[in-house]
Amino acid sequence: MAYTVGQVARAARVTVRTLHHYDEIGLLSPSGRTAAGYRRYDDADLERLQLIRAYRELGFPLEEIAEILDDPGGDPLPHLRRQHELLTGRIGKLRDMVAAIELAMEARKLDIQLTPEERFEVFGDFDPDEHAEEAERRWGGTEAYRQSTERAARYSKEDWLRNKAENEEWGRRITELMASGAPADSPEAMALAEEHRQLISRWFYDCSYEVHTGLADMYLADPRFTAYYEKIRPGLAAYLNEAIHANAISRA
Amino acid sequence: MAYTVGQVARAARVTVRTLHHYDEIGLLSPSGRTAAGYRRYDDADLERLQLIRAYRELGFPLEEIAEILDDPGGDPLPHLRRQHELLTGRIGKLRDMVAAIELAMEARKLDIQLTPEERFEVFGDFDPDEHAEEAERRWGGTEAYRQSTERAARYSKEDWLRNKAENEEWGRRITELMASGAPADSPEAMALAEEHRQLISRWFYDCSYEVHTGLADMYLADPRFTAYYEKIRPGLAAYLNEAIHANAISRA
DNA sequence: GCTTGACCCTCACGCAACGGGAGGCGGGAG
DNA sequence: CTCCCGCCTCCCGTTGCGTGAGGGTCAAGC
Repeated sequence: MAYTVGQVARAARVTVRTLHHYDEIGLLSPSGRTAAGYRRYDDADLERLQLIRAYRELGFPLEEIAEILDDPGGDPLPHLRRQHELLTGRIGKLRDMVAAIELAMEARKLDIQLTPEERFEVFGDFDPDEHAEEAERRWGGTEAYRQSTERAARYSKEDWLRNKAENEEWGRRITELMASGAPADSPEAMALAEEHRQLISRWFYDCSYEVHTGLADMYLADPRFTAYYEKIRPGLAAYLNEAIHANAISRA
Repeated sequence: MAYTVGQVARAARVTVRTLHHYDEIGLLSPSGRTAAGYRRYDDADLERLQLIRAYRELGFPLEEIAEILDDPGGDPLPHLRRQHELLTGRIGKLRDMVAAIELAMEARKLDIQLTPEERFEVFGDFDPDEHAEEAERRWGGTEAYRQSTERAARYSKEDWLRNKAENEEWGRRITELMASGAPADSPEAMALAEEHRQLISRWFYDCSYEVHTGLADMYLADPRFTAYYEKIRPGLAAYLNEAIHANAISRA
């Protein structure tokens, strides 16, 4: 069977202009033309259009759809995966926004001033994009990084807020301990180091003692991380570093 | 507090260009400029930007956002509430899309594994470790995959054969029905579509109506899958697709 | 005081994925 | 033979920015 543009358009619930467009870019060219130049679509064309609309509804750009469809017997899996990542990424962003909105509502009720960071993030005070890029460069392709992003994508705003709360609670306790003058290799400090390790394991990735000490060294080596801990309390980065090492040695 | 474009851009995770654009169209003009012409944003600007980004993420066109924000001139709380609702709704939609993609990936896996009869028979003798490794490499990381393998790991060869038998029984019945001339939106066809959904849910992963229609579309979209059904009976893929849609609509 | 390098500025063109109109043939029903 | 609807090909418009080009500004370090 052969169909005109208008018939195809009505059947597939798209406009004629859309079909013209698909023809122009070579995504879907009618199998033939009449003597007068009218486009003639056949059943195979209709089938292809079905595919196109299905992929489009999943959010694929036309160019990528063309790649998928024109690679006969080719594997659409990489494309599907890529799209999957894009979508989960977007979901993550939306969740951050929901959290930010909730925070804004809360602040409104309590008449609290929000810092710009609070306004746009639930997290601490580093730029998450910068952080993601940094993380990618440092740990990209590592198992821990994969785990971390995978889990992060699944967390709800409540999860994030709970995470933040746990983090802050831990921060308060180690600050107190340090202020009390307890040495970094005291049992109490080591216990808090251990808690820190488990916090990471629970929220982000399996954190072995070895990985943990590596992380501890980075807290001293990387000014950005150092600043994070130093801002909580001067000397905390070094204190935590020592406590983590002591803890790791004692468990070995 | 006053901020430069760059600072605002980093905080809100947008590009400087975007802020320039918002300024150009009058959606968000900085509250002031320095002597040198640098844009200066204050806290009120940031608040407005937060609302803008949230509405944008929801798919509102910028012009409409301007109308919404400039109209009441009052309390942002209703905005926040509204956005919260819309955002969570949008997250749901995106999750459906992700589910559909996971299904598409799953469909390929099932197609590859289950279509050839011998492979099905051999499945029980397969080295499970080797198989798991291979599958992990190809499909790792999706929820549907996780569920599917989790259940599959517990299935015995008898289970697989029973699955196969159920599948074939269902296939016989829908072939008969289709041969009888019953329309795809008849109660009988819808009942078989529903059975199909429950078959999937029982054997592989939770299959909601949304996910089911997504799967149905992939039956038409993916040639390999289409071939599977077309081999049972020509036209069955389209028939089943329609029946699944009809069934999903009637249950909504 | 001078040089860097990281910002900032304003044009201004480019992009996807079509929408919509102008101006002009084709074709089948009456 | 006429009508009007449907088809054709340009071709410009839209949205929400990306991405330079080309050039000023500002704080830091020498």
